[in-house]
Amino acid sequence: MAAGKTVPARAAPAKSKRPDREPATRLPVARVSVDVPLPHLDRPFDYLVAAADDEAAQPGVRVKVRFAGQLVSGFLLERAESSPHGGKLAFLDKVVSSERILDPDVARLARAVADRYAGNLSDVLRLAVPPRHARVESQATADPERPAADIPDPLADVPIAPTPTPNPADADHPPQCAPDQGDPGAAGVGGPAPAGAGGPVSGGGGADGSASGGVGRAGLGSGRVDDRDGLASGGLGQGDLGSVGDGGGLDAGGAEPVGGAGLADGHGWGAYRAGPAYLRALAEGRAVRAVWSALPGEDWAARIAEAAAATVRAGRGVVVVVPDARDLERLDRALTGVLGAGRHVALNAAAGPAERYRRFLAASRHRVPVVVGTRAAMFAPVAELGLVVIWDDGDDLHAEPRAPYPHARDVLLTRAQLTDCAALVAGFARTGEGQLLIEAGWAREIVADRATLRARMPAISPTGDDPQLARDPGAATARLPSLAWQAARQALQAGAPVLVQVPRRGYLPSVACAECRTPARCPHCSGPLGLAGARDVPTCHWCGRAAADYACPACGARRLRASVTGARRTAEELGRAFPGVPVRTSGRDEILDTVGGEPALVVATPGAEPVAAGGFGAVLLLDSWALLSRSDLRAAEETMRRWLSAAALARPHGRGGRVIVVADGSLAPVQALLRWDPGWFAARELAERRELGFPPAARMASLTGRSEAVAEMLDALRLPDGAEVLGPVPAQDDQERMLLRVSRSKAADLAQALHQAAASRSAKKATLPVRIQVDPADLF
DNA sequence: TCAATCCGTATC
DNA sequence: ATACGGATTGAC
Repeated sequence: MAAGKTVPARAAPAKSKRPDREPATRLPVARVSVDVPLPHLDRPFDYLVAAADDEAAQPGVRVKVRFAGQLVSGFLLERAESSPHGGKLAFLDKVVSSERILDPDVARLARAVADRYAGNLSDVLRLAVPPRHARVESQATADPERPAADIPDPLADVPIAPTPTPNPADADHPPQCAPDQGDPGAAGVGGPAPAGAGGPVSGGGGADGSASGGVGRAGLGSGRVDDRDGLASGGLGQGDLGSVGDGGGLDAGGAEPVGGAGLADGHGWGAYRAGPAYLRALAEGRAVRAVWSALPGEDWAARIAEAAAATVRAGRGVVVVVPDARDLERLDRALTGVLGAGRHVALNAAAGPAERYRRFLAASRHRVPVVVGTRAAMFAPVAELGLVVIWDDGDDLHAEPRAPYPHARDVLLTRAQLTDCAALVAGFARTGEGQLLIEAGWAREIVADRATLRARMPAISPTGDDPQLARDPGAATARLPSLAWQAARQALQAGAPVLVQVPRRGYLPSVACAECRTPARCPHCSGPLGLAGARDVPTCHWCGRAAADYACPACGARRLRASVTGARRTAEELGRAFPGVPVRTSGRDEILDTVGGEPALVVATPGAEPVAAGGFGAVLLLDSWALLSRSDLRAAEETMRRWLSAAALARPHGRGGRVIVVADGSLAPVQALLRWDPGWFAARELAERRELGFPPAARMASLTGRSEAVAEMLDALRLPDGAEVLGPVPAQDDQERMLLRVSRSKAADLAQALHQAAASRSAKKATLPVRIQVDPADLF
């Protein structure tokens, strides 16, 4: 009966829009990720492929489909013989372009990232694949790939450094302990929860093959490098590295020695224990993972370029992510130097949409083996990925501000995990996360020994216990601690530039006398006073001392008002202190990349410090207040990172380089700076966070929204055992913020529960938004 | 008994 | 969002 009705109903009226399309004979089903932001629709949907679309409808192409009556765009994830879907399948509306812009590995990565961050695949894909630019796409940039073999081996002539460090219990650490316990892990493709049967692109087994256009290697079909078990899974084993050594690397024979300083005498990677061995392992295409603490003065971009070149020589691809455009330019130059032109592309926001898409296409079409960029590049497709690198992983620019707020370090490590490739987490400082990778055995550290370090370090001293003021008769306005003043003067007299790191404007305003506007100065060190926190006790931004009974030295008034002392003001004052010396500033508005080697005062905010030709003669660190603003969990780590990054620009003390940090020498971060021991500091920091249950020792997530919405969300949330609920506390715009905390072993469970709760809310058409952030960038 | 309408739910 | 199915309602 019913059938009798439906059949004529379908056949009769002129409702059919398009004349009957025939499904493709082979693999007629297309599994599609549709671009809808609703969590309860975060799974692939199946469509029929019309015979006419058969050829174009390959995995990775953009498609348009009718979804709930609307025409929406999506990505074709895979082709299948049949669909588990009970009902009728609609046809793909059209294949937008035959460009396979979504790499199967990237699709897999995106799913894993979505799962980790309790987000939607479609949100991650929006971050991973830039908007299409049809004109660029049609311009066939037929730029043939050059062979990989013409890249010189920077290590060709280097004897392998002995690696005496004992090999701590090298028990096979399950890989998934590193980026995240319980994350996609060993099972490989599938991934938890809503990924659908067998993972979104699992069918593309053959897809691996597509990557090998010219850089393919035999016997690595599935991208695994398991031939040396201990290493692939256990990370960089010291003992193993030693043995890798001179045993005639694969193609090392054919490589030419690189010009200039040999590595054996403590230059380049040769300056680090395990450095040459790491590079050699990369050149052999092995999945070695390391956390690298760069030496002061290190030309980090050159080192990364060398690591990239070694990987490329093994016929494999590289992705490098740096915090900002300036770092990117530096790396870009270094890569051009090592690889030659046309072997890499730089992806950054600065380039317009067309240029950005052009470069992305170059990577996507495997025209280049190396992709570098700011965080958007973390998803860049490359053929046969062999190495991922992140520089300065503590920089908050690595945190993506769009949902689901993934962090570049975690994305890259997940990537290394999924494709079983090498990883390098690098910086002058070491984050708690980096330390955790080491302690968990997922990565090994690459550090220099103390002797090398001592030779490269500037002399570093604190002034916190030196309250004596500079009293230079010629510069009455100069108000620097005497040690800082002396160091600056000596450096200038010796003909060198001086770097002064000052607080970024707009963080904590300093204060001035409410009556006469005289800036309020610390009675001890003359640093700027600030009104941090709720208390009204003004506190010094430099030395941290509280000035409880402050009275204005000019007019005697006791009331203070907020004012802003930024880099410019400091620059003016310093200019007066050192007459005749040029003063330059580098900050948010105008950033200097480099300065010359002649005497000058360079006032810079953190992150904007230029590199000086020959290094700075002195570096003055005046922003120790950041330490004391207890607002953020990472305050100490961040301070350490800023100090090391600035201090790294000083000359070695053998050439007169000095660093003065205006802070109390007994504070742990100051101690770590004085000894240049980021590893010690990170271990201490991590231990403390373990004790307090802070990330990365535990996994946290935040829920932000109107209080009804947060309550509703919490109601729908089936938290894993042992989860803690903290808050809610008031947040901006009459919103509330609630924190959730679980052990690392429950991290994946928490993310899944959050996604599920969001799904049930969105299925019920809940309108009030709740922002879900796993590992929120800012805590407290 | 049928059509109009409402509501909930799936969206291929 | 929009479309559809099933339930509900109301008029014949």
